[in-house]
Amino acid sequence: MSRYDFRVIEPHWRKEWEAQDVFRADDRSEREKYYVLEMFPYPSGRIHMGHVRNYALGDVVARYKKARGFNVLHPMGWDAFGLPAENAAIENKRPPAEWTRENIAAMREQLKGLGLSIDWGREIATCEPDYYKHEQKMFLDFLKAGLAYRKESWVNWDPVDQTVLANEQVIDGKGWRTGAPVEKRRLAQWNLKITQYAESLLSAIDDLERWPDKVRLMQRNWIGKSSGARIRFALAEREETVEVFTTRPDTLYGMSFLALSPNHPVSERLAAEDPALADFVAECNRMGTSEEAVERAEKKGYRTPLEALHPFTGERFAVYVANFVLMEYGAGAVFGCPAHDQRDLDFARKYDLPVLPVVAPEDVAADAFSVADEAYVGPGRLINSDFLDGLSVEEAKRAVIGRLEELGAGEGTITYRLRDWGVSRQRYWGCPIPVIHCERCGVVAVPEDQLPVVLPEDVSFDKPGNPLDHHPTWKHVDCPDCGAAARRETDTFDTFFESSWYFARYCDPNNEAIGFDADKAGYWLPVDQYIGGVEHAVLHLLYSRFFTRALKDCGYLDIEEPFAGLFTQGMVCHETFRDQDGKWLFPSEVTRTGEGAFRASDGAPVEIGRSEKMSKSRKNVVDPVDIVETYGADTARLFMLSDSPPERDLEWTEAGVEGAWRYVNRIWRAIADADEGVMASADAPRPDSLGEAAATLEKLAHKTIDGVTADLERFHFNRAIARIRELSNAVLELEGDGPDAAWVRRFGWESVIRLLNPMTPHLTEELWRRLGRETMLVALDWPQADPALVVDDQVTVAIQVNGKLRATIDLPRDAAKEDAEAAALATENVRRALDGKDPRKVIVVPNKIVNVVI
RNA sequence: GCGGGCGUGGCGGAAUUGGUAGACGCGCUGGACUCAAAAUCCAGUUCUGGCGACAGAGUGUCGGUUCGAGUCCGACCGCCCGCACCA
Repeated sequence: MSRYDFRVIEPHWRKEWEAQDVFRADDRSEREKYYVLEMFPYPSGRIHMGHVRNYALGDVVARYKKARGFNVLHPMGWDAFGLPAENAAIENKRPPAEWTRENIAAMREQLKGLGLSIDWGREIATCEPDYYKHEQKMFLDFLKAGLAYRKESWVNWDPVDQTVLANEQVIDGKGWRTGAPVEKRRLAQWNLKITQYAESLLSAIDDLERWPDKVRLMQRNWIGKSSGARIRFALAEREETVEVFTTRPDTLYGMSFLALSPNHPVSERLAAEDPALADFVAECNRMGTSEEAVERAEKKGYRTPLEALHPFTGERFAVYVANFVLMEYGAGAVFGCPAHDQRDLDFARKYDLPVLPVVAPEDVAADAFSVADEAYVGPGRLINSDFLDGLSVEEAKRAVIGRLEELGAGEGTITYRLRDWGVSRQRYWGCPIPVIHCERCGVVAVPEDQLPVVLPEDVSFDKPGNPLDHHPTWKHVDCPDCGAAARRETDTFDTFFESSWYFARYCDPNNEAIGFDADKAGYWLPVDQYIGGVEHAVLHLLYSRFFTRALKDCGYLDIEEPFAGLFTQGMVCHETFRDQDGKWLFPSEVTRTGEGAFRASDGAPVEIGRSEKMSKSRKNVVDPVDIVETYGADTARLFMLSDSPPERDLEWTEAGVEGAWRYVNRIWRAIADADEGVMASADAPRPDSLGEAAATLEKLAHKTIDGVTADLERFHFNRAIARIRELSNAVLELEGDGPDAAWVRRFGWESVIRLLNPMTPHLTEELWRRLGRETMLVALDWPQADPALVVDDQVTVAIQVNGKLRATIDLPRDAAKEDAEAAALATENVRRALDGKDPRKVIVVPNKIVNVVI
């Protein structure tokens, strides 16, 4: 009894594929193009199970599409800039570039060991000047187009990574990588004008039909469109106005105060002359932005000497600086209408401000309506509101906006939650921002003929902070305009900058002159199927959509959406283990028996915790390299794809891998060890007639081809594998060694092999060869089901009495309703239930069911 | 608080448009082979009752629509995810 010897077979076929360059994507082809892309990895040095899942999924798509005749582009590269390299440099005294390049080499080998159908000729690494020089050019073009600008503003500061974070990189008030509470700092930063595309990014979501609804919704919410009004309030005894944004202009007569953000220019100016206010502002800026901090924080205000005038009545209202007003949203100031906004109500109660209801529910009399502890936010009719009285909320909004516009005191407007993308990072291991600061000329773009601005590799991490700042020579340059001594920008780009256009670089990866040729990008883009984790829903996936639009406006591209199809895979999880002291244990340190789990080294009992996403901190990780060495790549791939639907979390279990391994060997033995004569020869023609069992199996094979094809199209890989297993079980159960059995046995196995090829490419390639086939499977077209053999001419029909199953009968396909009814009424169980009476009604669903209603 | 998703055997999960619930696999039980074990093979495995044929119950809970509901509708319970002082 032989075993699938993956140690020999898998490297052999990888070498064959490489020798024949079968995965090279052709920039010019008669065939229709298909671009499959998985999110590229950060080169940490070792692949993890999440990578294996991601790339196994993508590889199934790529191999399947190739077999379907598409000209497939399936590239791989490295998202190579980022902080882990700097941290490693500090810990191990290794230059980040060296560390990163070694990691890339190691991970490339590990990935290659999975047998992925990658066109390695297109490999890219974002940390190399031949990659990032093009994005420096793009940045200069953005600058010219007004899509990039420098601005001093309050930013999110990660105290651990010592850098600024974009809004999207702050999760629950904490840094997305470090988990450290984010602080506020005021810094001059480069920003990209993503807000210019807010409407386009929002409305185009409707057309992203092959994206998960969940991601589309997350992006919609993130962009956060709201319509309302801008209102300018004049200040009493001042030649000045304060602008606010509101979604409820209808409640303007219910106003009782005006509140400014602590960072509002007016607040800052007042604070400059009022130490108490300055203290209040400072306190607000210290406040955390995490959920708990926000929840706990009391609504606090500081009464200023200013008074705001109501635009319609001229009435005077107190102006506060309030800790709950965000400078970043709307106009950085609000008018408070306590009766119809809970937060305003809390504030008004605290500072004893008037609460005047101006909207009453339809069924409540205007004079009987009041607001106590709960603001009324429902629909209704306007009251206490002069010319608005009696109008509905929507009518009143329109009326107020109309009046504001007449008076020149405001207008209807739309506001987005989305903020511009701050791309400056105070870190070394990133793409240098190609600008120079000159005392005399200000900010000067590096002339294009001086690109790339190369990141120096001879840097020291001895001092804290950014090594580019400490480098002896790098930052000192002459101003390109006036020639005076000047200083390079030492901030680098956010690493999401690199990943915002890498999918385009793959279309033309070796172009030295430009980032990519427009024709080549025009041919390959958009990506037909993109695959990755959902964690990038509003990060990378939003930035890339923006970048594509910006590149289009700068003449690089002719499309707006980079990813036509998106699939978000689930996480790879594993049980967690802890010893008696509560310390985490690796799965490899634990032995499981029927009784429970024990530490392998000393047999001490181990507590089994719930299954969670594999993470180093909980040690619930299984190294894919170990799995590949023990079971081979195909077994690992098969298990990844077998049980769980790809969009759901997958529970990695040793038993599951064993199951996949058993299956691999079962088909291995059935084919590689098949006795002489049991299997027809490769060129044996189909016998003119097949016995009943052989004919049934032949049909099952065609049905399986049909079903698996449909499953692969819909990402139902687990179902596809279940179908293939059903077919292989049926082939194994086929008895007899006559010519028809021998022929159909071969046909069955060949079908299994061809359908399984995208999942287990090495195994099937070898078995195909052993079945006497000369052409490599990778070069073979996808099998076709014969439509005539997909349908049965006998069908099993369920017989129900009052909706309950009582029998099943076999009938010819598409039998007449009368015949089906007669056959049903003739069955023993139906006759017994009827007891001589006539049924009230009989429902016949052709080929499916007969329901006898008594 | 707002928005979204999901609840099916001991477990992962199947189940076009409402039409035989539990495919496929894991685990478990029994058996064969073996001195023994592993591997492999065979049989069984939703629950309850019965030797059995069979009968009853069953897709989170309660109710509804329907000849027929895992699937549709309403209310509730539980879990998961996203956003969150957004004016």
